[in-house]
This record gives sequence, structure tokens and C-alpha cells, in this order.
Amino acid sequence: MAREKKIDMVVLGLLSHEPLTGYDIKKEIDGAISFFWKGSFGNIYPTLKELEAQGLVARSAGKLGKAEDSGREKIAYSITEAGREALKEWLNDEKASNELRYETLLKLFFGANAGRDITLKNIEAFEQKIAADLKLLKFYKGNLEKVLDNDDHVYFYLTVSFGVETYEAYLKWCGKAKKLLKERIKR
Amino acid sequence: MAREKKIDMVVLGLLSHEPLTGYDIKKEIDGAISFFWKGSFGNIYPTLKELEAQGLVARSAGKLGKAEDSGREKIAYSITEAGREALKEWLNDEKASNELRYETLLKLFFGANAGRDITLKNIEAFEQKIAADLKLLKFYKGNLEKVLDNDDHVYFYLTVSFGVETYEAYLKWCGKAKKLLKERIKR
DNA sequence: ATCAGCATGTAAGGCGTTACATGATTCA
DNA sequence: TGAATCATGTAACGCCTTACATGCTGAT
Repeated sequence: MAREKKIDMVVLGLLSHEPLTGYDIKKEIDGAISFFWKGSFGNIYPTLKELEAQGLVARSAGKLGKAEDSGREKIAYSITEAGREALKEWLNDEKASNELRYETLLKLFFGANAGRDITLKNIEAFEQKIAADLKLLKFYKGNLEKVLDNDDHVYFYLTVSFGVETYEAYLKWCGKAKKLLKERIKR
Repeated sequence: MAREKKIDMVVLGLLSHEPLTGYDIKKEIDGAISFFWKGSFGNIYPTLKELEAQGLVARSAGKLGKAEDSGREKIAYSITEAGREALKEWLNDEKASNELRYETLLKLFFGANAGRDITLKNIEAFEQKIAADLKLLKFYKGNLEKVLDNDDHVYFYLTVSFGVETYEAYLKWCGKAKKLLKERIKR
């Protein structure tokens, strides 16, 4: 059961724009991507080594490293032609694993065991987190709107729009859910 | 870093309603819960053993097993008082890990590498899957609407409503995304 | 001078999936 | 009689997270 490791594709995808270090990759993942995919150092660095061994990425030549005599070097990787092909192959396959794991919904589903007020508190915690993240997503979206003439940005814009629209739906639901709970359940 | 294993709480939550076998639990998880949480046999059976060792569940006495002389017995578990307390403790803690991992969004984000038509195909595959799941969620919702006099069902109803409303937002987004791609990108 | 951020990596462990192994029961 | 479903479990493996280990660089 090969090729289930999607972090490979995240790395290749990011390198498809420009050469990056492992540290850079982590930062990118922590940006707009983070709401639909995650990555950690303990994940990224080994992945880069594997991709290099497979010939899908290569250490960038030239000026990016520090002087040889000093301590640790900065290692920038760039994507190879084989890497671009692997990325395209993955993009061409329309099957995708889309998974949502919301502990908040689990707590809601079993909420009767704790009662209405605890459940309201849980919904409110969710609501606050979503509202904060939505703000950030809207900020990204506003920035991208200005640069839609670049094709790449259209794709980024659509991804961020997905976030904005679903988060707005979440917030609407929060309002309704709190209302229904208060109406229907005594305490 | 204890107590990160949420499958424990899924099992306790399900047993809070009635005694169930491991097989039953799997079936329940594959129902309305499946859109926000998953579980497998290789996950559930060991969990039941652990919960039993911790005194949070117990094998139900009585008539559920098959005759002693025949082959394998059917083992129904029920929640203990300690189990109910553990469940409540978890519900009382408002922090929750809510994770979304959508490979479709990843493919969209890096879509420029494959082009407009491939990306449209990927969005359409997503759209179809969501439309099918939405149908099912609406069916669950319709059934629950009739029995909202029972408090438990109010909680289930809210969970399913969350699914319906977010999936509807997804579908709306799909329409807009396809339109924008066709307008903005040549091929 | 000290602290935040840059930068790379390893080790251990956690959690979960898939595949396998086994066998009973029920229904067409 | 054969297939589907009921039913329980184990083993191997995969992927990721957390914590640890190390040291440089730049700003206050």
C-alpha cells in the first residue's frame, strides 16, 4: 500500500514554487495551509532526506549555505524534474482522503451525559477558536484578492475561500445550536 | 501526556446508552458518527480490554452470551460508575482537538502544477462524494427531527445539523470555485 | 548579555490502519 | 451449499507528534 504519505506532496508542492530549507517549509505549513494540513520538524526533515534519496528533490547549489568553515549549514532544497512529475501524478489522481476529526462534535454527541450548560460551554470554546481563525483567513483572502492576476494566487485564493466559507457556516451553526439547546433542554 | 486517546471516550459514550459488543460499537461508529470520527476493529477491541482493566467498563452479566459449550461467545460490555465519571470529566474539559485533513484542498492549493482541467476534475470528485454523504446526513436529520422530545436526540440532532450545514456550504463553494477557475484560468 | 528566532536533526512513543486468522449463524 | 454478515481478536506496519539535543544570529 504505497504512497499514502501526503507530507511528501506538501513538501514537493511547496518546493515547486521556490527552493526552501526545512525550516522554511515548516513556516509555510504553519501559514494558510495549517487549517487543512499539518507538519512538524520531526516529520519534515526525514521526508526531505527520503525525497533526496529518491531523486525528487536536490540540495540547491550555490550561495545559500553558510561559509564552509563555520558551524552548521543552512540546507535549501529544490525540486527536480522527477519531483515535478511525481507531484503531477499525484494531482492527476482524483481520489483523495478527506478527514475531519472534531472532538467538539464528539463532546456534543455525548453531551447528554454532562448536561446543557457544559455543552454550551464547549460550543462557545469552539466558537471563539473559529472566530479567531476566521479573522486570519479573511486577512489572507483580502491579500490574495489583490493579486488574482497571477494564476498561482487563484488556487491559493480558492483554498482560503473554502476556509472562510466553512468557518462562517460553523459560526452560524453555533448560534443556532446554542439557541436550540437553551430552548429544548432545561439544564 | 496522558489521555489523548479519544477512542476511549467514543466507546464510553456509546456504552452510556446501552450495553454493546465490540462489533456493535463498530457499527455505531460507522453510522452518523463516521463523518466526524472513525474507528476500526483493531482499535476497538484492544480499547475495550484496556477500559475493562481500568474498571471503566465491565462484561455484561447474563443472557447475551451463547451457550457455554459452543464456540466463541458474544461479549457485551456495559459502562461502570467509574466509566461514567471518566466520561463526564472529559466532557467538562472544554479543550478539544479539532482537525481537518483534506487532501482535496492540498491538491487545490498546488493545482497550478497540473492545470485547470485536472483541478476541476478533483473538485468535481469532491463535490460528488459530499453530495452523496449529505443525502445520508439529511436522512438522519429527518429521522431525528421527529423525536426531539427526547433530550439525547437533541444532542444527536445538533451534531447531524452541523454536518448538513457544513456540507451545504461545501457544495456552494464547489459551484463558485468551478466558476472562478473557468473564468480566470485558460486551461 | 540575554532572549527570541533561525536552523537541523534524532529517539521514543502514541495512535491508528490494514491484513490476517478463525469460526458461527442466517438466509437465499 | 455458498455467500453475507455476525463476531473476536492479533500482528505488522505507517505516520505523526513530542521531547530532546545542539548551536548560531540578530535585536534590545
